[in-house]
Amino acid sequence: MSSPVIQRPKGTQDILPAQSHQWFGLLATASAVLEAANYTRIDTPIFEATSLFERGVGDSTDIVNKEMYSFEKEGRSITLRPEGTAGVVRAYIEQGLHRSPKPVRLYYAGAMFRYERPQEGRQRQFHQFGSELLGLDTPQADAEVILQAMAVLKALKIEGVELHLNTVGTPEDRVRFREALKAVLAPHLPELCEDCQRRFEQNPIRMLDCKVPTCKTLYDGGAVETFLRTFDWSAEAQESFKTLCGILDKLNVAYTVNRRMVRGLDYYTGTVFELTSNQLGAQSAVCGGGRYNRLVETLGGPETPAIGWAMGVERLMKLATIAEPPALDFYIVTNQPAEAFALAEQLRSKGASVEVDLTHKPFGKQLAQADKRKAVNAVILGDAEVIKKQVEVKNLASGVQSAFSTTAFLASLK
RNA sequence: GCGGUUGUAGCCAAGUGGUUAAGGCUCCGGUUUGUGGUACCGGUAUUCGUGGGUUCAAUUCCCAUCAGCCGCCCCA
Repeated sequence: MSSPVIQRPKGTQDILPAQSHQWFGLLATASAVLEAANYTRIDTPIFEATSLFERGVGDSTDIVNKEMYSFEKEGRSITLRPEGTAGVVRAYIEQGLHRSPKPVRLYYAGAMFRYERPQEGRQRQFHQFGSELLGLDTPQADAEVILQAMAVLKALKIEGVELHLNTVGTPEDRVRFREALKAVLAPHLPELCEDCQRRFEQNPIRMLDCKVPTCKTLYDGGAVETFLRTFDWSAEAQESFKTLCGILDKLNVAYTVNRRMVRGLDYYTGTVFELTSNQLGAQSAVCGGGRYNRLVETLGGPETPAIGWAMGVERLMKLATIAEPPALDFYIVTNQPAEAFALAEQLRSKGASVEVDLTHKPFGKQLAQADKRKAVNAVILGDAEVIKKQVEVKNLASGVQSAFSTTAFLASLK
Protein backbone atom coordinates (compact mmCIF):
# COMPACT_ATOMS: atom_id res chain seq x y z
CA MET A 1 0.00 0.00 0.00
CA SER A 2 1.33 3.41 -0.88
CA SER A 3 0.95 6.33 1.50
CA PRO A 4 -1.54 9.05 0.80
CA VAL A 5 -0.24 11.77 -1.47
CA ILE A 6 0.63 14.96 0.34
CA GLN A 7 -0.85 18.00 -1.32
CA ARG A 8 0.82 21.35 -1.49
CA PRO A 9 -0.62 23.91 0.92
CA LYS A 10 -3.59 25.85 -0.32
CA GLY A 11 -2.70 28.89 -2.35
CA THR A 12 0.81 27.75 -3.26
CA GLN A 13 2.21 26.74 -6.61
CA ASP A 14 5.06 24.71 -8.00
CA ILE A 15 7.07 26.27 -10.76
CA LEU A 16 7.35 23.30 -13.05
CA PRO A 17 10.05 22.64 -15.66
CA ALA A 18 7.62 23.66 -18.38
CA GLN A 19 7.25 27.12 -16.82
CA SER A 20 10.64 27.70 -15.30
CA HIS A 21 12.24 29.12 -18.41
CA GLN A 22 9.52 31.71 -18.69
CA TRP A 23 9.61 32.38 -14.94
CA PHE A 24 13.32 33.04 -14.72
CA GLY A 25 13.42 34.67 -18.13
CA LEU A 26 10.79 37.13 -16.98
CA LEU A 27 12.77 37.98 -13.85
CA ALA A 28 15.97 38.30 -15.87
CA THR A 29 14.30 40.64 -18.36
CA ALA A 30 12.79 42.80 -15.65
CA SER A 31 16.07 42.89 -13.73
CA ALA A 32 17.96 43.91 -16.85
CA VAL A 33 15.68 46.92 -17.30
CA LEU A 34 16.39 48.10 -13.77
CA GLU A 35 20.09 47.28 -13.89
CA ALA A 36 20.32 49.39 -17.03
CA ALA A 37 19.01 52.31 -15.00
CA ASN A 38 21.61 51.70 -12.29
CA TYR A 39 19.26 50.08 -9.80
CA THR A 40 20.92 47.44 -7.64
CA ARG A 41 19.30 44.32 -6.34
CA ILE A 42 18.72 43.88 -2.63
CA ASP A 43 17.56 40.69 -0.91
CA THR A 44 16.10 40.83 2.56
CA PRO A 45 14.83 38.02 4.78
CA ILE A 46 11.56 36.32 4.01
CA PHE A 47 10.56 36.74 7.65
CA GLU A 48 10.88 39.82 9.80
CA ALA A 49 9.77 41.05 13.19
CA THR A 50 5.99 41.37 13.20
CA SER A 51 6.27 44.91 14.50
CA LEU A 52 8.05 45.95 11.29
CA PHE A 53 4.87 45.37 9.32
CA GLU A 54 2.58 46.67 12.02
CA ARG A 55 4.47 49.93 12.07
CA GLY A 56 5.45 50.02 8.43
CA VAL A 57 2.47 48.79 6.47
CA GLY A 58 0.03 50.12 9.02
CA ASP A 59 -2.16 48.36 11.51
CA SER A 60 -5.37 49.68 10.01
CA THR A 61 -4.73 47.77 6.79
CA ASP A 62 -6.31 44.44 6.01
CA ILE A 63 -2.89 43.07 5.23
CA VAL A 64 -1.76 43.54 8.78
CA ASN A 65 -5.12 42.89 10.40
CA LYS A 66 -6.05 39.60 8.92
CA GLU A 67 -3.66 38.46 6.23
CA MET A 68 -0.31 38.02 7.93
CA TYR A 69 1.36 34.70 8.56
CA SER A 70 2.70 35.29 12.05
CA PHE A 71 4.14 32.92 14.61
CA GLU A 72 5.86 33.03 17.95
CA LYS A 73 9.37 31.71 18.32
CA GLU A 74 11.22 32.00 21.62
CA GLY A 75 9.05 34.87 22.73
CA ARG A 76 9.51 36.81 19.54
CA SER A 77 6.73 37.46 17.09
CA ILE A 78 7.84 36.74 13.55
CA THR A 79 5.92 37.31 10.32
CA LEU A 80 6.42 36.06 6.80
CA ARG A 81 6.70 39.22 4.77
CA PRO A 82 3.42 40.28 3.14
CA GLU A 83 5.14 42.86 0.93
CA GLY A 84 8.64 43.98 0.08
CA THR A 85 9.02 47.63 0.93
CA ALA A 86 9.06 47.38 4.72
CA GLY A 87 11.97 44.94 4.69
CA VAL A 88 13.94 47.00 2.19
CA VAL A 89 13.48 50.13 4.26
CA ARG A 90 14.45 48.26 7.41
CA ALA A 91 17.70 47.17 5.77
CA TYR A 92 18.25 50.67 4.40
CA ILE A 93 18.16 52.03 7.92
CA GLU A 94 19.81 49.20 9.81
CA GLN A 95 22.68 48.68 7.38
CA GLY A 96 23.46 52.34 6.94
CA LEU A 97 22.46 52.51 3.30
CA HIS A 98 21.12 55.98 4.07
CA ARG A 99 24.71 57.12 4.18
CA SER A 100 25.38 56.21 0.58
CA PRO A 101 25.04 58.90 -2.08
CA LYS A 102 21.41 59.86 -2.68
CA PRO A 103 19.28 58.89 -4.31
CA VAL A 104 19.58 55.20 -3.54
CA ARG A 105 18.13 52.99 -6.26
CA LEU A 106 17.18 49.44 -5.31
CA TYR A 107 15.13 46.56 -6.65
CA TYR A 108 14.05 43.24 -5.24
CA ALA A 109 12.31 40.03 -6.19
CA GLY A 110 10.97 37.27 -4.06
CA ALA A 111 8.17 35.41 -2.34
CA MET A 112 5.58 37.23 -0.26
CA PHE A 113 2.87 35.71 1.90
CA ARG A 114 -0.70 36.75 2.59
CA TYR A 115 -3.37 34.64 4.18
CA GLU A 116 -6.19 35.22 1.70
CA ARG A 117 -8.72 33.19 -0.20
CA PRO A 118 -6.86 32.12 -3.31
CA GLN A 119 -8.25 32.74 -6.76
CA GLU A 120 -6.90 33.38 -10.20
CA GLY A 121 -3.85 35.65 -9.94
CA ARG A 122 -3.88 35.59 -6.17
CA GLN A 123 -1.93 33.04 -4.17
CA ARG A 124 -1.02 32.81 -0.50
CA GLN A 125 2.59 32.52 -1.46
CA PHE A 126 3.12 34.86 -4.35
CA HIS A 127 6.04 36.70 -5.84
CA GLN A 128 6.73 40.34 -6.30
CA PHE A 129 9.25 42.22 -8.30
CA GLY A 130 9.69 45.77 -7.06
CA SER A 131 11.82 48.86 -7.10
CA GLU A 132 12.50 51.66 -4.64
CA LEU A 133 14.05 55.09 -5.14
CA LEU A 134 15.04 56.60 -1.81
CA GLY A 135 16.23 60.07 -0.91
CA LEU A 136 14.47 62.28 -3.41
CA ASP A 137 11.12 64.03 -3.17
CA THR A 138 10.64 65.44 -6.63
CA PRO A 139 8.13 64.87 -9.40
CA GLN A 140 11.12 63.96 -11.54
CA ALA A 141 11.79 61.02 -9.26
CA ASP A 142 8.13 60.06 -9.49
CA ALA A 143 8.38 60.16 -13.25
CA GLU A 144 11.53 58.03 -13.34
CA VAL A 145 9.94 55.35 -11.25
CA ILE A 146 6.66 55.28 -13.19
CA LEU A 147 8.43 55.24 -16.53
CA GLN A 148 10.64 52.45 -15.24
CA ALA A 149 7.67 50.32 -14.35
CA MET A 150 6.23 50.88 -17.80
CA ALA A 151 9.58 50.04 -19.37
CA VAL A 152 9.57 46.72 -17.56
CA LEU A 153 6.13 45.86 -18.92
CA LYS A 154 7.23 46.91 -22.37
CA ALA A 155 10.33 44.72 -22.18
CA LEU A 156 8.04 41.84 -21.27
CA LYS A 157 5.92 42.65 -24.34
CA ILE A 158 2.82 43.20 -22.28
CA GLU A 159 0.10 45.05 -24.18
CA GLY A 160 -3.06 46.84 -23.12
CA VAL A 161 -1.57 48.46 -20.05
CA GLU A 162 -3.22 51.51 -18.51
CA LEU A 163 -1.63 53.97 -16.11
CA HIS A 164 -3.82 55.34 -13.33
CA LEU A 165 -2.49 58.24 -11.32
CA ASN A 166 -3.47 60.16 -8.24
CA THR A 167 -2.00 62.07 -5.37
CA VAL A 168 -2.98 61.61 -1.78
CA GLY A 169 -1.14 64.81 -0.86
CA THR A 170 1.41 65.51 1.79
CA PRO A 171 1.12 63.57 5.03
CA GLU A 172 -0.61 66.62 6.51
CA ASP A 173 -2.95 66.74 3.53
CA ARG A 174 -3.78 63.11 4.03
CA VAL A 175 -4.87 63.69 7.60
CA ARG A 176 -6.91 66.74 6.61
CA PHE A 177 -8.41 64.91 3.63
CA ARG A 178 -9.39 62.00 5.78
CA GLU A 179 -11.22 64.14 8.29
CA ALA A 180 -12.90 66.29 5.65
CA LEU A 181 -14.02 63.21 3.80
CA LYS A 182 -15.51 61.76 6.94
CA ALA A 183 -17.43 64.98 7.47
CA VAL A 184 -18.86 64.80 3.96
CA LEU A 185 -19.77 61.14 4.24
CA ALA A 186 -21.10 61.10 7.78
CA PRO A 187 -24.67 62.11 6.86
CA HIS A 188 -24.86 59.28 4.32
CA LEU A 189 -23.54 56.60 6.58
CA PRO A 190 -26.85 54.75 7.06
CA GLU A 191 -27.26 54.31 3.28
CA LEU A 192 -23.87 52.71 2.81
CA CYS A 193 -22.86 49.09 2.67
CA GLU A 194 -21.55 47.26 5.70
CA ASP A 195 -18.00 47.34 4.46
CA CYS A 196 -18.11 51.08 4.01
CA GLN A 197 -19.51 51.56 7.48
CA ARG A 198 -16.58 49.60 8.81
CA ARG A 199 -14.14 51.50 6.63
CA PHE A 200 -15.56 54.79 7.84
CA GLU A 201 -13.90 54.18 11.16
CA GLN A 202 -10.87 52.21 10.09
CA ASN A 203 -9.79 53.62 6.77
CA PRO A 204 -12.32 56.08 5.32
CA ILE A 205 -10.22 56.88 2.26
CA ARG A 206 -10.68 53.35 1.01
CA MET A 207 -14.44 53.88 0.89
CA LEU A 208 -13.92 55.70 -2.38
CA ASP A 209 -12.83 52.43 -3.95
CA CYS A 210 -16.06 50.64 -3.03
CA LYS A 211 -17.61 48.52 -5.79
CA VAL A 212 -21.12 48.29 -4.32
CA PRO A 213 -23.43 50.10 -6.77
CA THR A 214 -25.28 52.21 -4.20
CA CYS A 215 -22.04 53.40 -2.63
CA LYS A 216 -20.47 53.93 -6.01
CA THR A 217 -23.37 56.08 -7.17
CA LEU A 218 -23.11 58.20 -4.08
CA TYR A 219 -19.36 58.69 -4.42
CA ASP A 220 -19.64 59.36 -8.13
CA GLY A 221 -21.77 62.47 -7.96
CA GLY A 222 -23.11 65.24 -5.81
CA ALA A 223 -21.39 66.32 -2.67
CA VAL A 224 -18.62 63.75 -2.81
CA GLU A 225 -17.71 64.53 -6.38
CA THR A 226 -17.68 68.24 -5.60
CA PHE A 227 -15.62 67.59 -2.53
CA LEU A 228 -13.02 65.59 -4.46
CA ARG A 229 -12.83 68.20 -7.16
CA THR A 230 -12.50 71.15 -4.83
CA PHE A 231 -10.50 69.75 -1.93
CA ASP A 232 -7.87 72.22 -0.94
CA TRP A 233 -4.68 70.26 -1.46
CA SER A 234 -1.54 72.02 -0.32
CA ALA A 235 0.18 74.11 -2.96
CA GLU A 236 3.17 71.82 -2.66
CA ALA A 237 1.19 68.70 -3.53
CA GLN A 238 -0.65 70.37 -6.39
CA GLU A 239 2.51 71.82 -7.89
CA SER A 240 4.33 68.51 -7.70
CA PHE A 241 1.50 66.54 -9.25
CA LYS A 242 1.19 69.09 -12.05
CA THR A 243 4.89 68.82 -12.84
CA LEU A 244 4.70 65.04 -12.95
CA CYS A 245 1.73 65.16 -15.32
CA GLY A 246 3.62 67.68 -17.44
CA ILE A 247 6.56 65.32 -17.83
CA LEU A 248 4.27 62.45 -18.79
CA ASP A 249 2.44 64.68 -21.28
CA LYS A 250 5.69 65.71 -22.86
CA LEU A 251 6.60 62.06 -23.34
CA ASN A 252 3.15 61.27 -24.73
CA VAL A 253 2.53 58.79 -21.97
CA ALA A 254 -1.21 58.23 -21.67
CA TYR A 255 -2.62 58.20 -18.17
CA THR A 256 -5.87 58.62 -16.31
CA VAL A 257 -6.10 60.75 -13.21
CA ASN A 258 -8.36 58.86 -10.86
CA ARG A 259 -9.16 60.93 -7.81
CA ARG A 260 -10.75 57.95 -6.15
CA MET A 261 -7.82 55.64 -6.51
CA VAL A 262 -6.27 55.34 -3.10
CA ARG A 263 -3.98 52.57 -2.21
CA GLY A 264 -4.33 50.10 0.57
CA LEU A 265 -1.09 50.57 2.39
CA ASP A 266 -1.07 53.26 5.04
CA TYR A 267 2.38 54.50 4.22
CA TYR A 268 1.56 56.19 0.93
CA THR A 269 1.87 59.96 0.62
CA GLY A 270 1.83 62.09 -2.51
CA THR A 271 1.84 60.34 -5.86
CA VAL A 272 0.20 56.95 -6.09
CA PHE A 273 -0.22 54.92 -9.27
CA GLU A 274 -1.37 51.63 -10.66
CA LEU A 275 -0.77 49.83 -13.91
CA THR A 276 -3.64 47.61 -14.93
CA SER A 277 -4.17 45.16 -17.73
CA ASN A 278 -7.48 44.55 -19.44
CA GLN A 279 -6.40 40.96 -20.01
CA LEU A 280 -6.61 39.82 -16.42
CA GLY A 281 -9.76 38.98 -14.50
CA ALA A 282 -10.83 40.66 -11.32
CA GLN A 283 -7.22 40.96 -10.20
CA SER A 284 -6.36 43.42 -12.94
CA ALA A 285 -3.62 45.40 -11.21
CA VAL A 286 -0.26 44.27 -12.49
CA CYS A 287 1.78 46.97 -10.76
CA GLY A 288 1.05 49.26 -7.86
CA GLY A 289 3.15 51.91 -6.25
CA GLY A 290 3.49 55.30 -4.74
CA ARG A 291 5.42 57.72 -2.66
CA TYR A 292 6.09 57.01 0.99
CA ASN A 293 7.83 60.02 2.42
CA ARG A 294 7.30 59.12 6.06
CA LEU A 295 8.06 55.42 6.13
CA VAL A 296 11.80 55.63 6.75
CA GLU A 297 11.20 57.93 9.71
CA THR A 298 8.37 55.80 11.01
CA LEU A 299 10.75 52.85 11.11
CA GLY A 300 13.37 54.81 13.00
CA GLY A 301 15.56 56.16 10.23
CA PRO A 302 16.40 59.69 9.15
CA GLU A 303 13.75 61.70 7.35
CA THR A 304 13.95 60.25 3.84
CA PRO A 305 11.44 60.68 1.05
CA ALA A 306 11.03 57.68 -1.22
CA ILE A 307 8.90 56.16 -3.94
CA GLY A 308 8.55 52.63 -5.25
CA TRP A 309 6.37 50.03 -6.89
CA ALA A 310 5.79 46.32 -6.94
CA MET A 311 4.60 43.95 -9.63
CA GLY A 312 2.92 40.59 -9.17
CA VAL A 313 5.10 38.03 -10.89
CA GLU A 314 2.28 35.46 -11.25
CA ARG A 315 0.18 38.07 -12.99
CA LEU A 316 3.08 39.05 -15.23
CA MET A 317 3.50 35.39 -16.15
CA LYS A 318 0.02 35.35 -17.63
CA LEU A 319 0.76 38.33 -19.83
CA ALA A 320 4.44 38.31 -20.69
CA THR A 321 5.98 36.95 -23.84
CA ILE A 322 9.35 35.35 -23.25
CA ALA A 323 11.50 33.81 -25.95
CA GLU A 324 11.55 30.03 -26.09
CA PRO A 325 14.48 28.32 -24.42
CA PRO A 326 17.35 27.57 -26.77
CA ALA A 327 17.38 24.10 -28.25
CA LEU A 328 19.81 21.44 -27.07
CA ASP A 329 22.88 21.69 -29.28
CA PHE A 330 24.28 18.17 -28.94
CA TYR A 331 22.99 14.84 -27.69
CA ILE A 332 25.83 12.39 -27.28
CA VAL A 333 24.90 8.88 -28.31
CA THR A 334 27.47 6.59 -26.76
CA ASN A 335 28.50 3.41 -25.03
CA GLN A 336 31.76 5.00 -23.88
CA PRO A 337 30.79 7.10 -20.86
CA ALA A 338 34.28 8.32 -19.92
CA GLU A 339 35.01 9.53 -23.44
CA ALA A 340 31.54 11.03 -23.67
CA PHE A 341 31.90 13.00 -20.45
CA ALA A 342 35.22 14.39 -21.59
CA LEU A 343 33.76 15.42 -24.93
CA ALA A 344 30.69 16.96 -23.27
CA GLU A 345 32.85 19.07 -21.02
CA GLN A 346 34.89 20.36 -23.94
CA LEU A 347 31.77 21.19 -25.91
CA ARG A 348 30.18 22.95 -22.94
CA SER A 349 33.31 25.00 -22.38
CA LYS A 350 32.71 26.35 -25.87
CA GLY A 351 29.22 27.42 -24.90
CA ALA A 352 27.26 24.54 -26.39
CA SER A 353 24.53 22.77 -24.46
CA VAL A 354 25.15 19.04 -24.30
CA GLU A 355 23.36 16.03 -22.88
CA VAL A 356 25.04 12.65 -22.58
CA ASP A 357 22.95 9.51 -22.95
CA LEU A 358 23.58 7.44 -19.83
CA THR A 359 21.49 4.41 -20.67
CA HIS A 360 23.83 2.19 -22.63
CA LYS A 361 20.90 1.30 -24.82
CA PRO A 362 21.21 0.47 -28.51
CA PHE A 363 22.07 3.51 -30.58
CA GLY A 364 18.67 3.44 -32.23
CA LYS A 365 17.03 3.97 -28.85
CA GLN A 366 19.48 6.70 -27.97
CA LEU A 367 18.81 8.48 -31.24
CA ALA A 368 15.11 8.32 -30.49
CA GLN A 369 15.84 10.03 -27.18
CA ALA A 370 17.90 12.67 -28.95
CA ASP A 371 14.87 13.34 -31.08
CA LYS A 372 12.52 13.57 -28.12
CA ARG A 373 14.77 16.08 -26.40
CA LYS A 374 14.61 18.18 -29.54
CA ALA A 375 18.37 18.17 -29.93
CA VAL A 376 19.72 19.87 -33.01
CA ASN A 377 22.52 17.37 -33.49
CA ALA A 378 23.36 13.91 -32.28
CA VAL A 379 27.02 13.16 -31.72
CA ILE A 380 27.78 9.47 -32.03
CA LEU A 381 30.70 8.30 -29.99
CA GLY A 382 30.99 4.52 -29.92
CA ASP A 383 33.82 2.01 -29.86
CA ALA A 384 34.74 2.58 -33.49
CA GLU A 385 34.89 6.36 -33.09
CA VAL A 386 36.98 6.19 -29.95
CA ILE A 387 39.53 4.02 -31.70
CA LYS A 388 39.68 6.34 -34.69
CA LYS A 389 39.58 9.48 -32.50
CA GLN A 390 36.52 10.54 -34.42
CA VAL A 391 32.94 11.52 -33.86
CA GLU A 392 29.94 11.12 -36.13
CA VAL A 393 27.83 14.25 -36.11
CA LYS A 394 24.26 13.89 -37.32
CA ASN A 395 21.94 16.77 -37.95
CA LEU A 396 18.61 15.47 -36.74
CA ALA A 397 16.45 17.68 -38.91
CA SER A 398 18.15 16.84 -42.20
CA GLY A 399 19.44 13.40 -41.28
CA VAL A 400 22.82 14.30 -42.75
CA GLN A 401 25.66 12.63 -40.90
CA SER A 402 29.37 13.10 -41.27
CA ALA A 403 32.55 12.04 -39.53
CA PHE A 404 35.07 14.47 -38.08
CA SER A 405 38.22 13.94 -36.17
CA THR A 406 37.53 14.97 -32.60
CA THR A 407 40.01 17.82 -32.75
CA ALA A 408 38.61 19.16 -36.01
CA PHE A 409 35.08 18.96 -34.60
CA LEU A 410 36.02 20.95 -31.49
CA ALA A 411 37.97 23.47 -33.53
CA SER A 412 35.00 24.01 -35.83
CA LEU A 413 32.89 25.21 -32.90
CA LYS A 414 35.05 28.13 -31.91
C1' G B 1 -14.04 35.67 6.28
C1' C B 2 -18.67 35.33 2.63
C1' G B 3 -21.31 33.44 -1.96
C1' G B 4 -21.22 30.28 -6.37
C1' U B 5 -19.11 26.23 -9.11
C1' U B 6 -16.00 21.97 -10.27
C1' G B 7 -13.01 17.37 -8.86
C1' U B 8 -12.56 10.16 -13.29
C1' A B 9 -4.58 8.19 -15.10
C1' G B 10 1.01 12.82 -15.97
C1' C B 11 -2.60 15.75 -19.52
C1' C B 12 -7.49 15.99 -22.20
C1' A B 13 -11.80 13.27 -21.49
C1' A B 14 -16.60 9.47 -22.05
C1' G B 15 -19.58 6.96 -18.77
C1' U B 16 -23.42 4.10 -15.61
C1' G B 17 -27.33 2.51 -8.92
C1' G B 18 -25.24 -3.81 -10.58
C1' U B 19 -20.08 -8.73 -14.04
C1' U B 20 -13.32 -6.63 -16.65
C1' A B 21 -14.42 2.17 -15.68
C1' A B 22 -14.55 4.06 -23.19
C1' G B 23 -11.28 6.92 -26.18
C1' G B 24 -7.14 10.41 -27.37
C1' C B 25 -2.20 12.46 -26.08
C1' U B 26 2.18 11.59 -23.23
C1' C B 27 5.22 7.81 -21.06
C1' C B 28 7.33 2.68 -21.17
C1' G B 29 8.34 -1.88 -24.01
C1' G B 30 8.48 -4.51 -28.78
C1' U B 31 8.69 -5.10 -34.37
C1' U B 32 14.23 -2.78 -35.22
C1' U B 33 20.20 -4.75 -29.37
C1' G B 34 25.45 0.99 -34.27
C1' U B 35 21.28 5.02 -36.50
C1' G B 36 15.89 8.68 -34.79
C1' G B 37 11.31 11.22 -36.36
C1' U B 38 6.48 7.66 -39.59
C1' A B 39 3.81 2.98 -39.08
C1' C B 40 2.11 -1.29 -36.48
C1' C B 41 1.65 -4.29 -31.80
C1' G B 42 1.55 -4.38 -26.50
C1' G B 43 1.65 -2.17 -21.34
C1' U B 44 0.42 1.59 -17.56
C1' A B 45 -6.68 3.64 -12.82
C1' U B 46 -7.94 -3.34 -7.97
C1' U B 47 -10.56 2.33 -8.97
C1' C B 48 -13.47 7.52 -10.11
C1' G B 49 -10.03 14.07 -4.63
C1' U B 50 -10.63 12.17 0.69
C1' G B 51 -13.78 10.31 4.79
C1' G B 52 -18.45 8.73 6.24
C1' G B 53 -23.71 7.51 5.27
C1' U B 54 -28.07 5.42 2.37
C1' U B 55 -28.54 0.66 -0.37
C1' C B 56 -28.51 -6.33 -1.40
C1' A B 57 -25.11 -3.15 -4.53
C1' A B 58 -22.23 3.55 -5.46
C1' U B 59 -17.57 6.29 -9.31
C1' U B 60 -23.00 7.39 -9.89
C1' C B 61 -27.59 9.40 -4.46
C1' C B 62 -26.73 12.16 0.49
C1' C B 63 -23.45 14.58 4.16
C1' A B 64 -18.81 16.27 5.59
C1' U B 65 -13.95 17.51 4.30
C1' C B 66 -9.83 18.89 1.12
C1' A B 67 -8.34 21.26 -3.33
C1' G B 68 -9.05 24.13 -8.03
C1' C B 69 -11.80 27.90 -10.45
C1' C B 70 -15.27 32.44 -10.53
C1' G B 71 -17.03 36.63 -7.75
C1' C B 72 -16.98 39.67 -3.00
C1' C B 73 -13.36 41.50 0.43
C1' C B 74 -8.34 42.94 -0.21
C1' C B 75 -4.27 43.59 -3.26
C1' A B 76 0.56 42.63 -6.92
